[in-house]
Amino acid sequence: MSSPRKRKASSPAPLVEPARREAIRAGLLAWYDRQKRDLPWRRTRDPYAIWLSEVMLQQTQVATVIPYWERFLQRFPTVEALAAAPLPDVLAGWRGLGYYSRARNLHRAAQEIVSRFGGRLPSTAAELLTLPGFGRYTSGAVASIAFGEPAPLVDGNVARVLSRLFEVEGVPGDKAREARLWELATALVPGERPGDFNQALMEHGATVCRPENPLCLLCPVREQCLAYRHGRVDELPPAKVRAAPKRMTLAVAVWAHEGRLLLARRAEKGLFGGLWELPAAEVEDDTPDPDSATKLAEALGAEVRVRGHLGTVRRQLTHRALSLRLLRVTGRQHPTRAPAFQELRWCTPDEASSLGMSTAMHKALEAAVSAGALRD
DNA sequence: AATGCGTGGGC
DNA sequence: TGCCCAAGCAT
Repeated sequence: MSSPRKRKASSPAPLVEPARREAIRAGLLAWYDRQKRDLPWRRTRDPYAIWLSEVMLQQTQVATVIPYWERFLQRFPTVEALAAAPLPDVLAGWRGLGYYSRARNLHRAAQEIVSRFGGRLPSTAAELLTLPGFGRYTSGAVASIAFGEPAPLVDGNVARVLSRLFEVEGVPGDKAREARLWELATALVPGERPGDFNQALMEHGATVCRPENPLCLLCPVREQCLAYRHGRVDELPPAKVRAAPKRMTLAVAVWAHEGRLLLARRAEKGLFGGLWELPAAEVEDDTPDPDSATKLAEALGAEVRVRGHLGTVRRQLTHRALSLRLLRVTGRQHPTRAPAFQELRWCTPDEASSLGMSTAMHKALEAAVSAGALRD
Protein backbone atom coordinates (compact mmCIF):
# COMPACT_ATOMS: atom_id res chain seq x y z
CA MET A 1 0.00 0.00 0.00
CA SER A 2 1.34 3.38 -0.91
CA SER A 3 1.59 6.00 1.77
CA PRO A 4 -0.24 9.32 1.40
CA ARG A 5 3.16 10.99 1.15
CA LYS A 6 4.10 8.85 -1.81
CA ARG A 7 0.75 9.44 -3.59
CA LYS A 8 1.15 13.14 -3.21
CA ALA A 9 4.63 13.05 -4.68
CA SER A 10 3.65 11.10 -7.80
CA SER A 11 2.05 13.71 -10.08
CA PRO A 12 0.29 12.58 -13.28
CA ALA A 13 2.46 12.13 -16.35
CA PRO A 14 2.99 15.47 -18.09
CA LEU A 15 1.05 16.05 -21.30
CA VAL A 16 4.31 16.80 -23.09
CA GLU A 17 7.64 15.39 -21.87
CA PRO A 18 9.81 18.29 -20.66
CA ALA A 19 12.67 17.41 -23.02
CA ARG A 20 10.33 17.31 -25.99
CA ARG A 21 8.64 20.52 -24.89
CA GLU A 22 12.00 22.31 -24.68
CA ALA A 23 13.11 20.98 -28.06
CA ILE A 24 9.94 22.28 -29.70
CA ARG A 25 10.17 25.66 -27.98
CA ALA A 26 13.83 26.15 -28.79
CA GLY A 27 13.54 24.86 -32.34
CA LEU A 28 10.61 27.09 -33.24
CA LEU A 29 11.97 30.21 -31.51
CA ALA A 30 15.40 29.90 -33.14
CA TRP A 31 13.76 29.35 -36.53
CA TYR A 32 11.48 32.35 -35.94
CA ASP A 33 14.43 34.57 -35.06
CA ARG A 34 16.06 33.67 -38.37
CA GLN A 35 13.07 33.47 -40.69
CA LYS A 36 10.27 35.67 -39.43
CA ARG A 37 8.64 37.91 -42.00
CA ASP A 38 8.96 41.65 -41.66
CA LEU A 39 5.31 42.49 -41.04
CA PRO A 40 4.24 46.03 -40.12
CA TRP A 41 2.49 45.02 -36.87
CA ARG A 42 5.74 43.42 -35.72
CA ARG A 43 7.31 46.88 -35.71
CA THR A 44 4.98 48.29 -33.07
CA ARG A 45 4.33 47.61 -29.41
CA ASP A 46 1.05 49.53 -29.39
CA PRO A 47 -1.53 47.05 -28.06
CA TYR A 48 -4.28 48.75 -30.05
CA ALA A 49 -2.36 48.34 -33.32
CA ILE A 50 -1.59 44.71 -32.48
CA TRP A 51 -5.22 44.05 -31.59
CA LEU A 52 -6.32 45.57 -34.90
CA SER A 53 -3.94 43.31 -36.81
CA GLU A 54 -5.28 40.23 -35.04
CA VAL A 55 -8.90 41.10 -35.87
CA MET A 56 -8.10 41.85 -39.50
CA LEU A 57 -6.14 38.60 -39.78
CA GLN A 58 -9.10 36.47 -38.73
CA GLN A 59 -9.87 34.27 -41.73
CA THR A 60 -7.90 36.69 -43.90
CA GLN A 61 -4.46 36.41 -45.47
CA VAL A 62 -1.49 38.55 -44.47
CA ALA A 63 -0.99 40.12 -47.91
CA THR A 64 -4.60 41.29 -47.97
CA VAL A 65 -4.47 42.78 -44.49
CA ILE A 66 -1.34 44.95 -44.74
CA PRO A 67 -2.79 47.92 -46.71
CA TYR A 68 -6.04 47.84 -44.72
CA TRP A 69 -4.15 47.87 -41.43
CA GLU A 70 -2.03 50.87 -42.40
CA ARG A 71 -4.97 52.85 -43.78
CA PHE A 72 -7.23 52.06 -40.85
CA LEU A 73 -4.60 53.11 -38.29
CA GLN A 74 -4.10 56.43 -40.05
CA ARG A 75 -7.82 57.03 -40.01
CA PHE A 76 -8.40 55.77 -36.44
CA PRO A 77 -4.99 56.07 -34.73
CA THR A 78 -6.10 55.32 -31.15
CA VAL A 79 -8.74 53.45 -29.22
CA GLU A 80 -10.29 56.81 -28.33
CA ALA A 81 -10.46 57.89 -31.96
CA LEU A 82 -12.08 54.63 -32.95
CA ALA A 83 -14.55 54.73 -30.08
CA ALA A 84 -15.59 58.28 -30.99
CA ALA A 85 -16.10 57.56 -34.69
CA PRO A 86 -19.58 56.88 -36.14
CA LEU A 87 -20.08 53.21 -37.03
CA PRO A 88 -20.68 53.93 -40.75
CA ASP A 89 -17.23 55.57 -40.92
CA VAL A 90 -15.67 52.50 -39.32
CA LEU A 91 -17.45 50.23 -41.79
CA ALA A 92 -16.23 52.44 -44.64
CA GLY A 93 -12.67 51.85 -43.41
CA TRP A 94 -13.37 48.12 -43.49
CA ARG A 95 -14.88 48.15 -46.96
CA GLY A 96 -13.75 45.19 -49.03
CA LEU A 97 -12.21 43.27 -46.13
CA GLY A 98 -15.27 41.12 -45.46
CA TYR A 99 -16.78 39.63 -42.32
CA TYR A 100 -18.08 43.04 -41.32
CA SER A 101 -19.22 41.95 -37.87
CA ARG A 102 -15.51 42.14 -37.03
CA ALA A 103 -15.65 45.89 -37.60
CA ARG A 104 -18.85 46.30 -35.61
CA ASN A 105 -17.39 44.34 -32.70
CA LEU A 106 -14.10 46.23 -32.92
CA HIS A 107 -16.00 49.49 -32.63
CA ARG A 108 -18.11 48.29 -29.69
CA ALA A 109 -15.02 46.92 -27.94
CA ALA A 110 -13.23 50.25 -28.37
CA GLN A 111 -16.16 51.99 -26.68
CA GLU A 112 -16.10 49.48 -23.83
CA ILE A 113 -12.35 49.89 -23.42
CA VAL A 114 -12.89 53.61 -23.01
CA SER A 115 -15.81 53.27 -20.61
CA ARG A 116 -14.62 50.28 -18.57
CA PHE A 117 -10.83 50.49 -18.76
CA GLY A 118 -10.06 54.19 -19.21
CA GLY A 119 -9.01 53.78 -22.83
CA ARG A 120 -6.27 51.20 -22.22
CA LEU A 121 -6.64 47.59 -23.30
CA PRO A 122 -6.75 45.17 -20.39
CA SER A 123 -3.58 43.08 -20.32
CA THR A 124 -4.84 39.58 -19.55
CA ALA A 125 -6.54 37.06 -21.78
CA ALA A 126 -9.27 36.57 -19.18
CA GLU A 127 -10.23 40.26 -19.20
CA LEU A 128 -9.91 40.60 -22.97
CA LEU A 129 -12.27 37.66 -23.38
CA THR A 130 -15.09 39.78 -21.94
CA LEU A 131 -14.95 42.26 -24.83
CA PRO A 132 -16.96 41.98 -28.08
CA GLY A 133 -15.06 40.24 -30.85
CA PHE A 134 -12.50 38.75 -28.44
CA GLY A 135 -12.76 34.98 -28.56
CA ARG A 136 -10.28 32.53 -27.18
CA TYR A 137 -7.82 32.97 -30.02
CA THR A 138 -7.77 36.77 -30.15
CA SER A 139 -7.58 37.08 -26.37
CA GLY A 140 -4.57 34.79 -26.25
CA ALA A 141 -2.92 36.54 -29.17
CA VAL A 142 -3.23 40.07 -27.77
CA ALA A 143 -2.35 39.01 -24.22
CA SER A 144 0.78 37.16 -25.31
CA ILE A 145 2.00 39.41 -28.13
CA ALA A 146 1.16 42.82 -26.72
CA PHE A 147 1.49 42.12 -22.98
CA GLY A 148 3.77 39.10 -22.61
CA GLU A 149 1.28 36.93 -20.77
CA PRO A 150 2.05 33.21 -21.34
CA ALA A 151 -1.41 32.65 -22.76
CA PRO A 152 -1.93 29.90 -25.36
CA LEU A 153 -3.63 30.28 -28.70
CA VAL A 154 -4.91 27.94 -31.38
CA ASP A 155 -5.75 29.12 -34.87
CA GLY A 156 -5.94 27.15 -38.10
CA ASN A 157 -2.16 27.13 -38.46
CA VAL A 158 -1.48 26.04 -34.90
CA ALA A 159 -4.11 23.33 -35.15
CA ARG A 160 -2.39 21.92 -38.20
CA VAL A 161 1.12 22.12 -36.70
CA LEU A 162 0.10 20.52 -33.42
CA SER A 163 -2.02 17.84 -35.03
CA ARG A 164 1.05 16.78 -37.01
CA LEU A 165 3.60 17.12 -34.19
CA PHE A 166 1.44 15.08 -31.80
CA GLU A 167 -0.64 13.04 -34.26
CA VAL A 168 -3.90 14.48 -33.01
CA GLU A 169 -6.79 12.65 -34.66
CA GLY A 170 -10.26 13.93 -35.47
CA VAL A 171 -11.77 16.32 -38.01
CA PRO A 172 -11.82 20.10 -37.59
CA GLY A 173 -14.75 21.00 -35.36
CA ASP A 174 -14.50 17.81 -33.29
CA LYS A 175 -14.73 18.84 -29.64
CA ALA A 176 -12.27 16.33 -28.25
CA ARG A 177 -9.77 17.37 -30.90
CA GLU A 178 -10.17 21.08 -30.10
CA ALA A 179 -9.75 20.41 -26.39
CA ARG A 180 -6.62 18.37 -27.00
CA LEU A 181 -5.11 21.09 -29.19
CA TRP A 182 -5.73 23.76 -26.54
CA GLU A 183 -4.19 21.52 -23.88
CA LEU A 184 -1.11 21.05 -26.02
CA ALA A 185 -0.84 24.77 -26.78
CA THR A 186 -1.16 25.51 -23.07
CA ALA A 187 1.57 23.01 -22.22
CA LEU A 188 3.92 24.39 -24.85
CA VAL A 189 3.67 28.16 -24.43
CA PRO A 190 6.76 29.34 -22.52
CA GLY A 191 6.99 31.91 -19.73
CA GLU A 192 9.67 33.72 -21.68
CA ARG A 193 8.74 35.24 -25.06
CA PRO A 194 5.24 33.73 -25.19
CA GLY A 195 4.18 36.14 -27.93
CA ASP A 196 7.13 35.25 -30.13
CA PHE A 197 6.52 31.56 -29.53
CA ASN A 198 2.85 31.85 -30.51
CA GLN A 199 3.75 33.80 -33.62
CA ALA A 200 6.46 31.24 -34.41
CA LEU A 201 3.88 28.45 -34.26
CA MET A 202 1.57 30.35 -36.63
CA GLU A 203 4.31 31.50 -38.97
CA HIS A 204 5.66 27.96 -39.13
CA GLY A 205 2.22 26.70 -40.07
CA ALA A 206 1.77 29.40 -42.69
CA THR A 207 5.12 28.99 -44.41
CA VAL A 208 6.62 25.54 -43.67
CA CYS A 209 4.01 23.23 -42.15
CA ARG A 210 1.57 24.21 -44.91
CA PRO A 211 -1.69 22.42 -45.71
CA GLU A 212 -0.40 21.25 -49.09
CA ASN A 213 3.22 20.41 -49.92
CA PRO A 214 4.66 21.04 -46.45
CA LEU A 215 8.41 21.69 -46.43
CA CYS A 216 9.37 18.96 -44.00
CA LEU A 217 13.01 19.03 -45.09
CA LEU A 218 13.25 22.62 -43.82
CA CYS A 219 11.29 21.97 -40.65
CA PRO A 220 13.07 22.98 -37.43
CA VAL A 221 11.08 20.50 -35.32
CA ARG A 222 11.00 17.56 -37.71
CA GLU A 223 12.72 15.32 -35.15
CA GLN A 224 9.81 15.92 -32.80
CA CYS A 225 7.07 15.30 -35.37
CA LEU A 226 5.12 12.06 -34.95
CA ALA A 227 3.30 12.48 -38.27
CA TYR A 228 6.65 12.85 -40.04
CA ARG A 229 8.07 9.82 -38.28
CA HIS A 230 5.05 7.74 -39.29
CA GLY A 231 4.68 9.08 -42.83
CA ARG A 232 1.30 10.67 -42.06
CA VAL A 233 2.00 14.34 -42.72
CA ASP A 234 -0.19 14.34 -45.82
CA GLU A 235 -3.18 12.88 -44.02
CA LEU A 236 -3.13 15.16 -40.96
CA PRO A 237 -5.22 17.10 -40.36
CA PRO A 238 -8.13 15.81 -42.45
CA ALA A 239 -9.79 18.41 -44.69
CA LYS A 240 -12.77 20.39 -43.51
CA VAL A 241 -16.19 19.32 -44.70
CA ARG A 242 -17.86 22.37 -46.18
CA ALA A 243 -21.56 22.81 -46.78
CA ALA A 244 -22.56 23.59 -50.34
CA PRO A 245 -23.12 27.34 -50.87
CA LYS A 246 -26.77 28.37 -50.90
CA ARG A 247 -28.17 30.34 -53.79
CA MET A 248 -29.53 33.79 -53.05
CA THR A 249 -31.15 36.14 -55.54
CA LEU A 250 -31.63 39.83 -54.81
CA ALA A 251 -33.78 42.27 -56.74
CA VAL A 252 -31.78 45.50 -56.70
CA ALA A 253 -33.49 48.85 -57.19
CA VAL A 254 -31.57 51.24 -59.42
CA TRP A 255 -33.54 54.41 -58.82
CA ALA A 256 -32.05 57.51 -60.45
CA HIS A 257 -33.28 61.04 -59.98
CA GLU A 258 -31.55 64.22 -61.15
CA GLY A 259 -28.12 62.62 -61.38
CA ARG A 260 -28.41 60.82 -58.05
CA LEU A 261 -29.06 57.23 -57.05
CA LEU A 262 -31.05 55.96 -54.09
CA LEU A 263 -28.81 54.23 -51.51
CA ALA A 264 -29.93 52.35 -48.39
CA ARG A 265 -28.14 51.19 -45.26
CA ARG A 266 -28.83 47.57 -44.32
CA ALA A 267 -30.00 46.28 -40.97
CA GLU A 268 -27.19 45.83 -38.45
CA LYS A 269 -27.25 42.03 -38.33
CA GLY A 270 -26.75 39.36 -40.92
CA LEU A 271 -25.26 39.49 -44.38
CA PHE A 272 -23.48 42.79 -45.08
CA GLY A 273 -24.92 44.14 -41.82
CA GLY A 274 -24.81 47.93 -41.48
CA LEU A 275 -23.43 48.43 -44.97
CA TRP A 276 -24.78 50.67 -47.71
CA GLU A 277 -26.27 49.25 -50.89
CA LEU A 278 -28.53 49.92 -53.82
CA PRO A 279 -31.81 48.99 -52.07
CA ALA A 280 -32.24 45.25 -52.40
CA ALA A 281 -34.83 42.64 -51.53
CA GLU A 282 -34.44 38.89 -51.57
CA VAL A 283 -36.60 37.17 -54.17
CA GLU A 284 -37.02 33.69 -55.57
CA ASP A 285 -34.82 32.78 -58.49
CA ASP A 286 -37.53 33.13 -61.13
CA THR A 287 -39.55 36.00 -59.68
CA PRO A 288 -41.24 38.05 -62.44
CA ASP A 289 -40.57 41.79 -62.48
CA PRO A 290 -43.94 42.92 -61.07
CA ASP A 291 -43.43 40.69 -58.03
CA SER A 292 -39.89 41.99 -57.55
CA ALA A 293 -41.34 45.50 -57.71
CA THR A 294 -43.77 44.55 -54.96
CA LYS A 295 -40.94 43.27 -52.75
CA LEU A 296 -38.91 46.43 -53.29
CA ALA A 297 -41.98 48.59 -52.66
CA GLU A 298 -42.51 46.86 -49.31
CA ALA A 299 -38.88 47.30 -48.34
CA LEU A 300 -38.84 50.96 -49.33
CA GLY A 301 -42.35 51.79 -48.18
CA ALA A 302 -43.00 53.52 -51.49
CA GLU A 303 -44.64 52.81 -54.81
CA VAL A 304 -42.13 51.33 -57.27
CA ARG A 305 -42.38 50.59 -61.00
CA VAL A 306 -39.85 48.57 -62.99
CA ARG A 307 -38.69 50.44 -66.11
CA GLY A 308 -36.14 47.98 -67.41
CA HIS A 309 -33.20 45.69 -66.73
CA LEU A 310 -29.59 46.79 -66.26
CA GLY A 311 -28.04 43.34 -66.09
CA THR A 312 -27.17 40.77 -63.42
CA VAL A 313 -24.08 40.72 -61.19
CA ARG A 314 -23.02 37.35 -59.79
CA ARG A 315 -20.76 36.92 -56.81
CA GLN A 316 -19.51 33.80 -55.08
CA LEU A 317 -19.06 33.92 -51.29
CA THR A 318 -17.83 31.03 -49.18
CA HIS A 319 -21.33 30.12 -48.10
CA ARG A 320 -23.55 31.78 -50.70
CA ALA A 321 -23.87 32.19 -54.43
CA LEU A 322 -25.27 35.70 -54.91
CA SER A 323 -27.18 36.87 -57.93
CA LEU A 324 -27.98 40.61 -58.06
CA ARG A 325 -30.62 41.49 -60.64
CA LEU A 326 -30.41 45.19 -61.40
CA LEU A 327 -33.84 46.70 -62.03
CA ARG A 328 -34.22 50.28 -63.20
CA VAL A 329 -37.12 51.62 -61.15
CA THR A 330 -38.98 54.86 -60.62
CA GLY A 331 -41.81 56.06 -58.43
CA ARG A 332 -43.90 59.15 -57.94
CA GLN A 333 -42.51 59.92 -54.51
CA HIS A 334 -38.85 59.88 -53.59
CA PRO A 335 -38.48 58.15 -50.23
CA THR A 336 -36.05 59.40 -47.60
CA ARG A 337 -36.72 56.67 -45.06
CA ALA A 338 -37.91 53.09 -45.33
CA PRO A 339 -39.13 50.27 -43.09
CA ALA A 340 -36.51 47.69 -44.11
CA PHE A 341 -33.47 49.98 -43.90
CA GLN A 342 -31.71 51.99 -41.22
CA GLU A 343 -31.24 54.97 -43.48
CA LEU A 344 -31.78 56.19 -47.05
CA ARG A 345 -29.73 58.67 -49.01
CA TRP A 346 -29.71 60.10 -52.55
CA CYS A 347 -26.09 60.09 -53.73
CA THR A 348 -24.03 60.90 -56.77
CA PRO A 349 -22.04 57.87 -57.94
CA ASP A 350 -18.89 59.36 -56.40
CA GLU A 351 -20.54 59.86 -53.03
CA ALA A 352 -21.93 56.34 -53.19
CA SER A 353 -18.50 54.90 -53.91
CA SER A 354 -17.07 56.28 -50.68
CA LEU A 355 -19.70 54.64 -48.48
CA GLY A 356 -19.14 51.41 -46.60
CA MET A 357 -20.43 48.91 -49.12
CA SER A 358 -19.82 45.24 -49.85
CA THR A 359 -17.70 44.34 -52.84
CA ALA A 360 -20.72 42.62 -54.38
CA MET A 361 -22.78 45.81 -54.19
CA HIS A 362 -19.85 47.92 -55.32
CA LYS A 363 -19.68 45.83 -58.48
CA ALA A 364 -23.42 46.17 -58.90
CA LEU A 365 -23.16 49.93 -58.57
CA GLU A 366 -20.45 50.12 -61.21
CA ALA A 367 -22.43 47.84 -63.52
CA ALA A 368 -25.56 49.94 -63.11
CA VAL A 369 -23.76 53.21 -63.84
CA SER A 370 -21.94 51.84 -66.87
CA ALA A 371 -25.22 50.36 -68.15
CA GLY A 372 -26.60 53.88 -68.21
CA ALA A 373 -28.54 54.09 -64.97
CA LEU A 374 -28.13 57.86 -64.88
CA ARG A 375 -29.04 58.39 -68.55
CA ASP A 376 -32.58 58.43 -69.92
C1' DA B 1 -23.60 23.07 -31.41
C1' DA B 2 -24.27 23.81 -36.04
C1' DT B 3 -24.60 27.57 -38.85
C1' DG B 4 -23.87 32.24 -40.74
C1' DC B 5 -20.64 35.51 -41.95
C1' DG B 6 -16.58 38.00 -47.24
C1' DT B 7 -12.85 38.31 -49.78
C1' DG B 8 -8.82 37.72 -52.78
C1' DG B 9 -5.07 34.58 -53.86
C1' DG B 10 -3.28 30.10 -55.47
C1' DC B 11 -3.43 26.47 -58.55
C1' DT C 1 -12.42 28.35 -64.67
C1' DG C 2 -13.77 26.53 -60.48
C1' DC C 3 -12.62 25.23 -56.19
C1' DC C 4 -9.61 25.38 -52.40
C1' DC C 5 -8.24 28.00 -48.72
C1' DA C 6 -6.64 31.90 -44.63
C1' DA C 7 -3.99 34.56 -37.81
C1' DG C 8 -12.43 33.13 -35.64
C1' DC C 9 -16.54 34.92 -33.46
C1' DA C 10 -21.42 35.07 -32.25
C1' DT C 11 -25.57 32.93 -31.61
